This record gives sequence, structure tokens and C-alpha cells, in this order.
Amino acid sequence: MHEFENPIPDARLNKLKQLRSKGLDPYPSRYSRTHNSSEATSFYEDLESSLDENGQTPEISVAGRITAIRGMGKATFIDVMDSHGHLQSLARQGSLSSYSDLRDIDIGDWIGMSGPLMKTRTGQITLEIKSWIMLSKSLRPLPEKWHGLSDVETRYRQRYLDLIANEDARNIAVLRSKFVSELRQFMQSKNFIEVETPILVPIAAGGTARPFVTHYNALGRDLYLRIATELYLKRLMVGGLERVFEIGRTFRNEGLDLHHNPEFTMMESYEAYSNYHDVMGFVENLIHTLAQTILGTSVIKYGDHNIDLTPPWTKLDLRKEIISKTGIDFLKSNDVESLSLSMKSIGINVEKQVSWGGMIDKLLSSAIEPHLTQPVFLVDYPVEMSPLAKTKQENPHLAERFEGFIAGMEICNAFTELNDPIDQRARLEKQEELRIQFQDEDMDRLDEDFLTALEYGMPPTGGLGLGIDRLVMLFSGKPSIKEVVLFPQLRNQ
RNA sequence: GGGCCGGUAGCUCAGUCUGGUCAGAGCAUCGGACUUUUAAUCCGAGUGUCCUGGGUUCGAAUCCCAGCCGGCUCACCA
Repeated sequence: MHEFENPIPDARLNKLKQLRSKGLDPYPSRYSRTHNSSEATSFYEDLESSLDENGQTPEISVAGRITAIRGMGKATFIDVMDSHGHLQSLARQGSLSSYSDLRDIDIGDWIGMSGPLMKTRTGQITLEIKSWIMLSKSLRPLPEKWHGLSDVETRYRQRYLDLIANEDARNIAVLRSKFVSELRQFMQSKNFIEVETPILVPIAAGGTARPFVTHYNALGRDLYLRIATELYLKRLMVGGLERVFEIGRTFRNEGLDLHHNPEFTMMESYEAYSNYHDVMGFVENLIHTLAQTILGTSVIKYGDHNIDLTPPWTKLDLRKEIISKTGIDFLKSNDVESLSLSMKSIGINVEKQVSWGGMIDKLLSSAIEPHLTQPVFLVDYPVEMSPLAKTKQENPHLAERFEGFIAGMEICNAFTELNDPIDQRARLEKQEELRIQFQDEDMDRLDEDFLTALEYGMPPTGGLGLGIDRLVMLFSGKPSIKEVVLFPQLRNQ
């Protein structure tokens, strides 16, 4: 039922033959344009007041894809689109010797053309074609010009059509690029250095997630796709790099929904001599700055909400927040049985074999997180579900960890990194135990090389993981992650 | 995985409830007219595996069953 099985229309193939039979190459190798569409517009506007009586500028050359053809017999209007916008052109039989060759152009073709700019009687800046050349013959018809392309599946599977037909799709692609580039600049301006760590790893550690497995033939062993960059970046902290960040793809072999794609982009950063309070300030500042720079505002419209990103964001003590919303105190319900009873009593289903940390996680995502519309930091997580975070000195059951939420989405996870190698080993061993006990559930994994690194000494460090896809969703007002990932994962055809 | 909704021309859709001029419209395409149009206009042409496979029926795009694909939602999951 998809494009790939559809035959190429005969009419297009015939035009292709026509071009060739006239000795015209339908796929030449290059074209020199002097202006893109927006430069052409300003070129005209700059010269407009000084033009002579025929109102034409000197000749320029532009190139792009034909989006509309309006033939009027001995004159033809051709709209051309490039990545900067649209430009109208006009071919007239009187002033274009190859006018009759225009029979072989179609909507979708790439052409180059040159001539002076002028204004039509309706005031539209228009290139009067003196010469033109086919740059690439299109063999398939484009989506309809008026309604555009709206079939969601086609938009995702053939994103190029979405990009051609929908300005919004182009805007999101540009916005995402801008976001990443501004993010990178921000990090660099704070003297973080950008690094790259392995994607193929022997142990998928640094988070609780099911990994993808692959096989490396040369070494005859299975490897995993990373679920986080955390442990490698911390090795760099051990190495003394002090401020590092990585923007990169991570992979989780899990469900697929509005907020989850199996491969997604995270930024992780680590800063020596700082703790999670410093990171909180850093995140507020970072996201607020990006909104200012990219969107020119501190207040983002998302669905029905106006979200104000101005720092400082609300800080909510996680434990107090759970108590006030559910009456459950996780310090008192500190074993699986009592927590399970309390959760059942407020209608949360915990019948599956689940660890204590897993249950708290569920409690959070069903009772707390959906209500966090404005930017919020949930602060101080139970140590049991934070195996890589340092414990609070005042209370060994709590970790110096926070997560940031906007519009009900988790957008970051951060903590004061645990740098006590003995404690870290004990915590990861506990995770390994839990993994055996709760077969269905994912736990963090023990990475012996990482522990060895810690034993050499890591400075006190504040660490951060930031979900880029979700922030781009927020910045672009999109409710689905598939809208901000150019090629989202879909089922097989 | 459960529930709901959907899949008809290249694209956007109507037709399904109530089976029988139901193979349709607009855009795109093809032929013709037109030298300042811009959703150009005017005249003419319908280009199709009605998602797939079964079934019911004299007759199925339409009703039934199974499957595939997608969207939303719940569950699961950072």
C-alpha cells in the first residue's frame, strides 16, 4: 500500500526521455547560483528605489524545487522553493528562447534559472527567466499543494515528503538543530569540554533500562548499545578533566509511546567540585537561556498551558510531596509489603513482582509527575532507587538527587555523584542482588572497570542528564516525540 | 498486550450505519485555450488490489471472522 510499490508515472518517464532526446542532461552535476530565495528578495528590495523605468534588477541565478506551475499560454509562472523560502518566476515566450522546453517540467523538479528580478502588477517580486536548466527530474508526484500531507504514517516513514509539504516539519528540524547547537555553545561558554564515549559497551550500566544486544564478530563477543554515558564520563572525571559533557544517542530496549523512542538524545555533563544544588541552578539557567536565545521568550505555550521557565524553579521535597498527594511516607513504608499495602489502598496496582524502588517509581509516575506542569525540581530521592548518587549526610536513606519536570515530562535527572568507591561497590552489588530477586525488572549493572576507576579517586562532582528530545518537544509545542525525531522508530511494514 | 478510532485515485477526502447507477469529488496528471498569475481561469479526459485473506449473500468498499498497518488511550517502561 506504500509508495515503494507504486509504478513511476509514464508521463514523467516520457518527459525524462524528451529531455534526453533534446540533448539535455536531466541530472547535471552542479549549478552556480548567485542568490538563494531570501537573498534574492532582499537583493530586489535593496535596489528597488534605484531601478530604471523597466523596473528590473541585474540578472541573478537561483535554484530550487518547483512547487507550482501556472501556465498561461505564452507566459508561465513557476514557483520555486529552496531551504530559505519561495520565489516566483515568470517565463515568457518573447524573452525565453527555450520556452517550449518548459513542457517537460513538473512540480517536484529541481531547476536552476537566471534572469533579472522585477515586480508583477500585483506587486510580487518575480524572477523573469532568461535561461533555465533542469537540475534533477522528479519522477513521482508530490503531495497535494493545498491540503498538504497529513497522513501520519507517511509523514514519519517518508519524512522527506513531510519536509517538502509541511513548513512545520522544516521548522522543527531547524529548531532542533538550533537547540543542540545553542546547547553546545552554552556548555562551551561554561568551560565544559565536549567528549565522545563508547556506544558499543561490554556492560550496559549507568541506569536502569533494558539494553539492546549486538554481536562483534572480530572479538567473538556480544556487546550492548549504551543506555547512558554516565560511567564513562565519570571515568573522565577520575582522569581530571573537571568539566565534561557529551551530547549523544542512547538506546533503551523498551516501549514506544509519546515520550519514548528506543534511541534518543541525551546530554550528560559532569562538573567537579559542585553538588546537586549547583546543578539545579545550572539547569534552570541553561533552559531559560536557551528559550531566550532560540524562542526569544521565557514563557512557552505547550498545549493549553503557558509554561514560565524563569528561574528559580519550584523545588519540591520529594518525600513531602508524596505524603501530601498520597499520604504515603516512604521512610515509614520502607519495605515492599507495607509500601505495597499503602499503594493498593489508594488504588495503584502493584500486583506484579516489583522491587521497593520500582514501586516508588510507579507511585511517582502515577500520582506526582502528571501534575507537574510548571517547571519543578523534585528533590531528594530514596537511596534505594539512586545507586549512583551520594547519600545525604543528614539522612542516609536519601540521596542528593533531583529530577526536573516540565509539562509532566521528566526532562532531567541529576545528582551529586557518589565518589566513595566502597559505598559505590556495595550499592551496585545490592543492585545485582535485586536483579536476581526481581527477574522481570531492570536494575543497574555492576561495572568492575568503573569501580576500579573510582578507587583512584573522583573529585566531588555534580552530574546531569538532560533529555534533548523532550526539550525540543517542549520548545516546538509538539505532544509526540515522533514529531521531533526525523526518523522515529516504527513497526515493520 | 487491552480498549477505542481509522486504512477508498499520486495527495486530501466523501461513500460504510440502511448491501444493488458506489467507483466518486477537489488538487495533481493528460489533451486544448490563454503574455502579470499566485488555491490562476475556461473546455475535455477518472488514472483504482476500496489494506490483506477467508466467509455470508443472487450481489460486498459496505455485513461477519482472522490478520497486517497506523493514531489515540490504558498497561508496561525512564
